[in-house]
Amino acid sequence: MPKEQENSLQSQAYQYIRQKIATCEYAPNQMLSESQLRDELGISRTPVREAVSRLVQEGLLTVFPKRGIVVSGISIGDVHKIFEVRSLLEPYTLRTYHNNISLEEMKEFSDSFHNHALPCEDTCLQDFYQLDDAFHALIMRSLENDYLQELSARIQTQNFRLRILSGKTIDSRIRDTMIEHAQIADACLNGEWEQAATAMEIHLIHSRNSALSMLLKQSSIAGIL
Amino acid sequence: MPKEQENSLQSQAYQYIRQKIATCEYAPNQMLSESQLRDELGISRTPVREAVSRLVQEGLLTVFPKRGIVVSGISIGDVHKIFEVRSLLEPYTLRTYHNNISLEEMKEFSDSFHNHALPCEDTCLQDFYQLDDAFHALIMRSLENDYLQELSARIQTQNFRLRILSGKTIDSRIRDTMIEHAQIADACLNGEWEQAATAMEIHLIHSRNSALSMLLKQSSIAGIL
DNA sequence: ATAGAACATTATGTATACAAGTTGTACATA
DNA sequence: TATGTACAACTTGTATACATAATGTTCTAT
Repeated sequence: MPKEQENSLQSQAYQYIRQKIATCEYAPNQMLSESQLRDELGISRTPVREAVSRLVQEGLLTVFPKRGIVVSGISIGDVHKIFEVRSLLEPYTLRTYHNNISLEEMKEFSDSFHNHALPCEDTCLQDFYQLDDAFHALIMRSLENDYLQELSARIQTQNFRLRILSGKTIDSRIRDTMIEHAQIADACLNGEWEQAATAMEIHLIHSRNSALSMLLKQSSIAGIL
Repeated sequence: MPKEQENSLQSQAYQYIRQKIATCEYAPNQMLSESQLRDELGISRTPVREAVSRLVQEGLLTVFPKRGIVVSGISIGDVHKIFEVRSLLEPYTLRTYHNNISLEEMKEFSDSFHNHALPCEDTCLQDFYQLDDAFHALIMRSLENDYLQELSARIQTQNFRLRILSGKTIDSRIRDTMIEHAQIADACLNGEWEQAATAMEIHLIHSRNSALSMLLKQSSIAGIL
């Protein structure tokens, strides 16, 4: 029987670089080079190049021949694209694949959204982000179509980067997110899937607007983006 | 100013192999090897490996370490996945991006659908396929979102392969396709975009069912798929 | 001081050498 | 004959050497 191993150096390099990009440790528009990555990972150029090639295809890197490698930026237009895809996929998933969603897990999320206190400081803020991601991931995990699943994974990475670039979320948006998530989760628990999908659509519009305004404020401070 | 060249050996190899897969000259489940591709292309392993890596990511190839490379198959489940994505993207594109669609070109397609005679033999059948592809491509080209555009491109390749594997389309389905295309095109020309989108949804269901039955018949003849 | 050419540096693109695992075959052995 | 073992012939994974192009620097000439 065939087995596809994924502990190769190429795969390790891919995971490593991808993580650095996702967390913006490799910042948008930052220049990289194969030799730098090679030294950092302690391996040869070949697996590094293969990892870079994969990330280029995912849109996270761009290679300029003989010039270098640059981490893809996230612009206002990208925010629209990211949320357009989310708005297409996430309500669709609720409407079409809700039978695959674990109601037990959904119940736990519902409780968290109802009971969660306002985040205090950095640690709590990270908890909030993680809760947010896990909630949407729970829903998207029910998607059975590989093509859409893969697209969703790409978007989740971009969304992760976007949040880091946007800066600290304001408390009011956190509170609203909790409320909107609770509405979605409760609709799911009641089997009101169409209602859940509609609530998701509204939630994503609000999230997008919040991200846009935060990114605009951030970029006006930083000068350019 | 940065320029991304795409005339590299790696890119040529990618185009070449991808074409061979799309036309099923490299048949589904066929085994390949780097050395074979290297000889066939007359280049070294490195650009071949990079091309293969890209195609693995696109789902057209699978590499089994130390064992070889296999061309991805298309199963009944894949047909459902392909048409699920099409059913999600194409009506959405009509509803959302119709302002980007060239009505002049749409008019030409409409005329073709109304006037096109039934295909006679192989050459005419190829014309029909090309017309079909071009029509859907015209619509999908209006999509502005890179993520969705790329997904659509992947799906178009799979659809191309699927048609080859399915065997010769029966005349009645060709006639129906012409009619359904004409309805979509005319609705577009009348600015009835919601109607066009609905007609597209129906058309895709019919196309999927036709593809499924043809593939079933084909696979029952061929034994396995 | 400034402009331009030669050059050193560094980048990726490509080719090749070597490492390591898988598979099938031939052969020895019971 | 059947079976297991050693080995030869593949495969891809990884490292490295070389080719080529872009860039910044330095030195020279005006």
